[in-house]
Amino acid sequence: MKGLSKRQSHVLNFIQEKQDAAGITPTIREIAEHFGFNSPNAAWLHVQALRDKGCLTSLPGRARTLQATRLEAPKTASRPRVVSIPIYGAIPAGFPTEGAQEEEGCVLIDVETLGVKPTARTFGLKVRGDSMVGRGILDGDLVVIEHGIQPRPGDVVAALIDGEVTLKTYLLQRGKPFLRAENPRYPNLIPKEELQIQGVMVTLIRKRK
Amino acid sequence: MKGLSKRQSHVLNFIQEKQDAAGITPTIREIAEHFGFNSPNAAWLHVQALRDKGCLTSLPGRARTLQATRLEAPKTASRPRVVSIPIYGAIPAGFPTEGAQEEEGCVLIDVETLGVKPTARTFGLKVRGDSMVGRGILDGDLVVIEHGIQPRPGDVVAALIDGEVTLKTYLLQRGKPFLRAENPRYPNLIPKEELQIQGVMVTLIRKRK
DNA sequence: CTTTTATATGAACATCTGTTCAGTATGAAG
DNA sequence: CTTCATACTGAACAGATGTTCATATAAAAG
Repeated sequence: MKGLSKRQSHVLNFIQEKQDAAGITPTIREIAEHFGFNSPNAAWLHVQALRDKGCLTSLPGRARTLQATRLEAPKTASRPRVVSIPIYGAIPAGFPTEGAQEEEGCVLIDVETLGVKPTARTFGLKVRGDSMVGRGILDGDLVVIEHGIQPRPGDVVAALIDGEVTLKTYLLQRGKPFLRAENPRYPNLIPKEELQIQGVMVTLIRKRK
Repeated sequence: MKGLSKRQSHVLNFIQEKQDAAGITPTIREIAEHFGFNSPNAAWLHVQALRDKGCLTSLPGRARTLQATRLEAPKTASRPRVVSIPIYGAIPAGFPTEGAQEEEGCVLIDVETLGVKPTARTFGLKVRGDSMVGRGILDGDLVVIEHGIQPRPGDVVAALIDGEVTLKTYLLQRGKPFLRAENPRYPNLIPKEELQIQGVMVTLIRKRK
């Protein structure tokens, strides 16, 4: 897919657009018309170049059989490559509140993106508030919290402080655990003996609004 | 979709199968050949009947433009809840460079988190650079780019500018498309005629480092 | 300078393809 | 029996479509 000239990539893009939009591949002349060519041959040469470079396939002599070459192919999973994670209600990334957790459905996540072997206590949480914008965690994001692993300094953790859940950055200062909100408008929290790490954020998932 | 004779429903089924499998609709003669007709007219009559009954659409006189009219029957049972998205090499979120795209594996994503029906051109990209930190997109994040949808102002898009790929915020100013990098250290790009939206970010996935 | 490459024009050909016309056969409905 | 709808054959036309040939221009490479 390398060495495409500007025109060639534009032509390839146009073909793929049409294919995706209407499910109908354009003809050589439709390509020529779209780019303002006065000869179908101009479009044909580009198509031929794309075929030579392996970007396009077509049945010779047949109408509308251009197809952008698809890079395959998911390696068939021997193990279950996807796990179902339950989603609990929103937790505030700002000030901690009572964590009355109700299940709100579940999401399927690739274990590869999860990074860890999921346990029964892996769960997803909807983020509310903007206390973690400094770590690129926005309001509405879904974070996956894994319980069984040890937090490393710099990890984002869901911590239970005085019986309340909050999402912060985990740090160590002189060997003492230390939670920091990544937003100057929120106060830092330095828990003492009551600190209880509920889990470490292993994955973040954001949907288009 | 009532009053279809057995032959007609078979023909409609064949067309839909071909359309789904290869993305290429059969011609009248290919339909005739498949059913063993010795005349293309036999197939044409069935196609015409299906058109009259509203089951098919086509551009008159154009080759391979048959399209089965989609009636929304979301058979939740048979629909796959997870799709495999190919991951291409890193694209810079900072300055645009040549997009030499090599596949780097694939990831399974829940169609629910994807939010849109994935097409063949849905792909994942590893983000490099920090030009989008203002939108909570960090270096190393995986963004899923969907091609077939129209970008809304405020969307993050992968745009092809002068043949080069870059990740920016899509805006409109006086009706003109406008790309903005969410980092003051990077310049704004105001493309003119060369603007080519390659896709819209529909999902973001971040793994624990 | 010459050669090569990318790009485009213009004409032409062979075939593919949708479409139409005319005719045959079967079975159900009236 | 007649009528009508469904199903198919066979031939043919007109336009759509992939493809090729010859030619031209501009830019890059050597």
